Amino acid sequence: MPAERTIVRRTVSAVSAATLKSTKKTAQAAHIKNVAIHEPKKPVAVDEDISTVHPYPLTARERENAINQNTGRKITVFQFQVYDLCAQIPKGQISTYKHISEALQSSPRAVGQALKINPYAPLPVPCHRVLDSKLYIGGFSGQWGEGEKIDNKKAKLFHEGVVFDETDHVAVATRENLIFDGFNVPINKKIKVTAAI
DNA sequence: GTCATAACGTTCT
DNA sequence: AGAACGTTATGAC
Repeated sequence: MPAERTIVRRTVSAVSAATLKSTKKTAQAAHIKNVAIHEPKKPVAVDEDISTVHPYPLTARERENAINQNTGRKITVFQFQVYDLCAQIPKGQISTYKHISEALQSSPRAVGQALKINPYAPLPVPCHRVLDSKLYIGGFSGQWGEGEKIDNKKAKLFHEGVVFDETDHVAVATRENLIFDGFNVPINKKIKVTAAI
């Protein structure tokens, strides 16, 4: 039977301010750079709040005029599709930009773009549970790789039992059954018209 | 393993 | 029409 999982408490590394400026290149480059320069830092205060629940419109009528409070713009149909799927990821599990994009027959960049401005974080749309395809910590709230925002993301996940290694990837030994794969995608969102020429 | 580059879908200007 | 993204795949070291 599954023994009690032992999770070693580890501190969340502080931001290296000097490296923040250098993360404005491609995501991949930033990813590699941050892995390479990682070193233990003193702990910083982090926001571990995973209990704030925002009102979430469910009907088409409510969604028609929904405004994203982060951007002041209307929330698009696609963005709601992404948020609907993200909201299905249970506490203690994670998903990836790629998984979500495949479920929606979209692209990982489009998913990332929608999650970046997620107005329903951390609940009911726990975008901190979405990582990149290598299970690297990835980005949060516009930052990528390192920073206070990333520390918050890591802290939330840690609080939910997700363990990262020293390179900010999900610890390999803990990956089994970690990735949520039960997305419920409404039929009308899966339809893709292929032109019969 | 690192690094550059192209391709992806969506959104904003 | 062009640029920007919380991405990913591929190919060349």
